[in-house]
Amino acid sequence: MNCTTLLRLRYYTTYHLNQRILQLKNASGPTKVDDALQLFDEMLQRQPPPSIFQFTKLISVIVKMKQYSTALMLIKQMKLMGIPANIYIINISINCHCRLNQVAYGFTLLATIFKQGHPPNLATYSTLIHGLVLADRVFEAVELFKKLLREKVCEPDQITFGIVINGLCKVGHTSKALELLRYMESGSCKPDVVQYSAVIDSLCKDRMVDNALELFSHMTEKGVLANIIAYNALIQGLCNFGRETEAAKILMGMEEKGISPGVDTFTILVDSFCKKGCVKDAELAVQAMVRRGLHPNVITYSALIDGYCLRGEIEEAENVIDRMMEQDIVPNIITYSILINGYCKKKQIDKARHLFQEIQDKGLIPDVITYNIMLQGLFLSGHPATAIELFNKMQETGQAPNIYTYRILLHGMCKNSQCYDALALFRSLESKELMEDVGLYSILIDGYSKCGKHDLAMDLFDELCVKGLKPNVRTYTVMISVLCQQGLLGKAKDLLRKMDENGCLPDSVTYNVIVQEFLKEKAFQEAEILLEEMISRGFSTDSTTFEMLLNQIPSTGQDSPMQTIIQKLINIK
DNA sequence: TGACACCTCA
Repeated sequence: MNCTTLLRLRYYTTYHLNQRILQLKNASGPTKVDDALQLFDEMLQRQPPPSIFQFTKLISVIVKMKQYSTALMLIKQMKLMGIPANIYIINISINCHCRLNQVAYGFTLLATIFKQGHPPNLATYSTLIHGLVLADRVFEAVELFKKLLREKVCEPDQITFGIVINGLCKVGHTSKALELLRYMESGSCKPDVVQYSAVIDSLCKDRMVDNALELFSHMTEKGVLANIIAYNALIQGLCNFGRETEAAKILMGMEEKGISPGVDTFTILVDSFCKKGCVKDAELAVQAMVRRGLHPNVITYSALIDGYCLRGEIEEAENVIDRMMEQDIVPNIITYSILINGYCKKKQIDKARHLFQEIQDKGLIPDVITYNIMLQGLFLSGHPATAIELFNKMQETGQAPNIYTYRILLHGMCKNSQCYDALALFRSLESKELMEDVGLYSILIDGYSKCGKHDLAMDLFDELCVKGLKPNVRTYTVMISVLCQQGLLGKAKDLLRKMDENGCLPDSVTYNVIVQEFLKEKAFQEAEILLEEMISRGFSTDSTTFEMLLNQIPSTGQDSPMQTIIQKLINIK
């Protein structure tokens, strides 16, 4: 064999190998990891061994599959075979350790490579910063980032900035993220649509949708073209605050700009309309997407089913399943869970149980949420014994109960006059997460107070405080109600003030509970103060409170403050 | 895409 032939052969095998790695990268299926491992073994045995580039590529594929321990093992094997690591391999290695919650080890590697004379590059630092973010150590991530800038270690790129911006958004420091975005604008590494979208999304989650809209137009003015991700974030943000009409306008606006909304964009709208109870509008959105040649998927239809169920229109929900079948869209466990939930809420427990069985016969495996839905349904329909049976069965089938399961269980038991059993079950729990769950405490306090055991309810409240747990709105509301039932209105009011001081704002339920009690006691002045306060905080009365107020008109006279309050309430409604 | 606990019982 002459030299040219040898080169050609080498070129051919390299090309062939690259093709196989590429195929693997785009493959999907259960054997993907095994195939990758097999290829790796094959590569190790080759003589001469393939280049480090190919090993790097293959290991990257494995990292993309989130098989971090495997990737690390392979890197170790390469080392044993005498294939020297390069900075790429080292960076991959650091990344894997970070993903496995071992940032500290990542930093150890950094020290090692320094010693070995491999200079770390920007990717090394970005990986470590990302590692800190993943470990919720965002503050340290920012510090490291600042250090890079300050000491001019290397020039951060969009990826580095993106990691830090995402980290800041993740911990709710959106304004800091925004600052960093401005900093980028002023420097040479300009932000692109990805960094803008992250901040837009974060602003939406902070309820600052208008600021998000502003940033969106600012981005456009800067000449950065919005993509579908930015639009979806904005549309989702608007929908979350009931601004579906604006969201729909944005959607149409994006089409005018030549960016086609996707199935998921429309699905955000469909879901939002459904949650609002406007299934008609949701159906219109479905029609609009179909007109554009987009096919609603299982998520879209599941949202619709939920919408119909929420309105109690079970038959319509069932029809959606048929519509899906006609289009060969296979309902999944979530779709069925939503429908089962619909049945349960309508107390059609037999239908729920039937469907629950039917899907299992089809081979679908109910998950925790499906079981939770069924449990709640059984309790609601007055079948506590069957519920307990199912609770045992779910554990036998390997579905571990979660915190929701226990809340449903304890609540169901209390409602079915099994308070003592509920407490006994609670006492038998061994997980810290469950023992320290204020939700479970609230349920038990509520349960005990409703069966007249006020002193036990109070004891439980003291217990959770002694444990150092923070009561939430519901806990406080339940306790306020307990105090009122014992005629301790003054103490109830003290607790209302105390929750405020503890940074737990009362909600409309809290106010309605306490106002009603004051009205019952004809303590109108107190009631007035609280009503003014609740109105100023943007809450309104429920129908019962409002009716009670109207009944006071004859006894309070024409120009009483109560009249003014009633007028205000009418204006709100 | 799906699940939980606070009010309204005359």
